[in-house]
Parts: sequence; structure tokens; C-alpha cells
Amino acid sequence: MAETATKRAGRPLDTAKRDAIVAAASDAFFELGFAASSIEKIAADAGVSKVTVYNHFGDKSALFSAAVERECEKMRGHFSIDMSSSANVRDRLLTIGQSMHAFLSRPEMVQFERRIAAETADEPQIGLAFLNAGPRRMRAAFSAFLAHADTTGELSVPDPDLAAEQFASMCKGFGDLERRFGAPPDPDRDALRIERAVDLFMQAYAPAK
Amino acid sequence: MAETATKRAGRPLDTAKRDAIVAAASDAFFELGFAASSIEKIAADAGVSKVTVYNHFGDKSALFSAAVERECEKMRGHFSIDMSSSANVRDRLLTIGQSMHAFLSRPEMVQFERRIAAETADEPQIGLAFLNAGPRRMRAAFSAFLAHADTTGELSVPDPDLAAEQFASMCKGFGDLERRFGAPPDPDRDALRIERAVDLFMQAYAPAK
DNA sequence: GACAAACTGAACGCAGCCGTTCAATTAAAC
DNA sequence: GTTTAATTGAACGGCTGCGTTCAGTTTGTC
Repeated sequence: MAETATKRAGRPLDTAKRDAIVAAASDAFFELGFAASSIEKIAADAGVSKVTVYNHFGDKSALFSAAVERECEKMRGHFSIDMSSSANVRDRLLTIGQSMHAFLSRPEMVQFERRIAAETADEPQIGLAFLNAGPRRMRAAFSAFLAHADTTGELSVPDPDLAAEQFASMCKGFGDLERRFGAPPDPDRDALRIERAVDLFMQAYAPAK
Repeated sequence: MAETATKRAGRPLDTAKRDAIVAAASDAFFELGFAASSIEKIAADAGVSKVTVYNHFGDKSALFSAAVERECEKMRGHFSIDMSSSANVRDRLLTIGQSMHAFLSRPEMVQFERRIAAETADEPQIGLAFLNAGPRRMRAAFSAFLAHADTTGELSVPDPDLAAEQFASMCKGFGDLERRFGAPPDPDRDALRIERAVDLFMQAYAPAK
């Protein structure tokens, strides 16, 4: 087999055009949904002919998958937690909670989750790709942080994975639900929820003196 | 004005047909989504002609609203909590958590939430109708339970609304997310999550002796 | 420079579906 | 029995959109 078969005679596929197509597809798919998006409009927005879209992706589903992959890729970088901070655990939890909330409550993210969840009903692997790129990564990073804090004695967390879920879930609370279903934002309430989550968490997992 | 104007001459609208239409519409809309559902198939499934559907509902959006209203109506009964049980608070919390989980993790409910969230992007009032019929009612009922337990001294809950959110959110945890995005079910994990939620909650809100 | 393949613009076939119209039938109210 | 209106089945117009085809042009590789 020729190595990855990238060398062929003739004009190669234009990767800049490909990127433009996927970008336009993401805009359309996650704003309007899969069914309501049209290849013709995506091609026009990308400044490309419809035939080129089919030449690159074959059909609408493959283009959708590429758009999902692109968004998931954008997500993957966002879940690192600094293990060696000088601040105390309480303050760091507060910061982490606020960062998570800021990341998740962006309208684009809310909208993206809505669309992915809907398409998951027809194509489960779409949902799993999202889970692995986003929530599970986040839980793993935060769980590692908690395990680290356990070894240093700053916290006492017997089950870091489950504790991570508890904290993240409390930070999201009903605000997550309300955003997903179109309720107007309430930043004060969101902030309060995070503070109380830290309170409860510290009360439960502070090391026994 | 004639009282509700129900009495007119001629043949009245067939309410049984109406019900069959809405039932078929619910099946289609929440299984396939609004765009992917066709009036023709809904009419066929309801054993009714397409003209009758238009005669009852006018257009597709109105039929969708009727289907949402029907599902919300079915939800409204499910959120009562018995205030006068003899069991201790811990056991009752466990039962409540398990009931909530059983109600929310049904595949039809997961699917319904997916579709409503997606349609909320286009029609916010759809999402708000759902919020009011479901989650907010549930929070209100559980919050009232906590407030009651506070007055009897079984718990010490300064902010019942927020505490209700914390408990419900921990019970849902990541299981909610995983279900929505198509991960296979994990009943053991779900059960553990609820038990640990009760643990944390009792630790935080047990009355000071 | 020759060749191969990507790109374009336009047109096409095909399918699905919304919402309407119409004549004929059925069923309830008076 | 008469009247009023719901129901039906079929057909239609109009639109949108997927995916294909084709001739012609551009842009790379050999």
C-alpha cells in the first residue's frame, strides 16, 4: 500500500476549501439542526460549489460527522486543571466551579448540546463522540485534581470520580436545565449555586483534623 | 356570549378522533422530531384523513403544541410528596431520589427532553411550558418537603429551594448526561449515586444536636 | 508542456411534504 | 326530515432539497 496514498497525480483537494465547508456546516447544523440545514446554503456560505461539497464529503451525514468532529476537537483543549497552585483548596474549587460554569453556559455550547442530544436519538455514536470529547474529559481532569488533593491531605476524597460528579452536578444545578429550555439567564443565582456547592463539598470532604 | 360556544348546529368535532391524532402526533414528534414527522403519516397512524387533521388543528405547529401540551399534562400529576410518612428522613430521601431517577431515566422521558430542548432553540415558549410542567413543579414539591422537614426539626435547611436543587442534581449526576447522549445504562452506578447523594445531603443538613 | 484531477455553474430527476380544493358521504342537532 | 357541518379520498400546486450529470475551467503534479 502506498503510505496513506496522499500522493496522486493531478490537482489535490483544497484543504482551505474543506475547512471553510466544515466551518459553514457547523454554523448551519448547530444553529438550525441537521434536517433544517441545506447543503446548498452551506456551500454558498463557504464560497464553494455544491459539487465540491459532495466531492469532499460524499453525503450530508458525513459532512455532519465532520462538523461534530471539528467542534469536539475545539473542546478537547479546554479541560486542564493546574495541580500546583498556591491558593487554598476552597478558593481553587470556587475558581474551577466558575470556570466550568462559564464554559458550559455560553449560548453556543447550550445550543450545541441541544443539537447533539437530538441527533443522538438517530445516531448514538454522535452522542458518544461528544461525551468522550467533553463531559468525560472534564470529569477525568477534575477527578484527578481531587485525587491529587487527597494525596496531599488537602481533602479527604475516597471516591474522586463520584465526588467530581457531585460537585459538577451541583454547580450546574437547575441553571443548566433552565438554559437548555430557554429560561432567561440569572447570573446571581448561578453564582450563588456555585458558592453553595463549594460549601457543601468542603463540609463533606474536608480532611478530618 | 354563549357559554364556551360549544353548542352549534350540525355535526360536532369528533373528540375521539382528536385524541387519536394528538396521540399519533406525540409518537411521531418525540420519536423523530418536528421536521422529520409528516402530517400524512400522523393522520394515517391515527386512522384519520389528512383533511381532518387540518380541520382540527390548522397547521403543523399547532398540532405540535397540542402534542407538547398533552405530554406536559401527563407529567403534571407525578410530583406529589407525602408529607406525613412515618419513615425517617434519610429513608424518605432515598425513596424520593430513587423515584425521581426512575421517572427521569425512562427512555421516553429522555427522548422527550431531547426533542423539547431542540425545538426550544426555535420556539422558546415550548421550553418554558416544559419547565413549568416538569422540573419546576418537581423542585417546588421537593422544596416544600424540605421546608416541612425543617419546621419539624428533622432537617435544618436554611434555603430549601437551593437544597432541593443540590439533591436533585446530585441524584442525576452524570447519569443524566450519559443517557441523553446515548451511553448504555448503568443501574448500579445510578443507585450508588443516589445513596451518596443522600449521604452528602444528610451530612450537610442534619439538624445540629 | 502534458496530464490528471479538482473546481464551477447550471441543469436535471426524483422524492417528500405542506396546505388546499372538491365532490361525495356520514352524522349529529333542530 | 331538514339542516348544518364533520369526514373522507383523491388530486393538485408549489416548494424545498438531496444527489447526479456534464461541459468547461483552473490548478496542481510529472
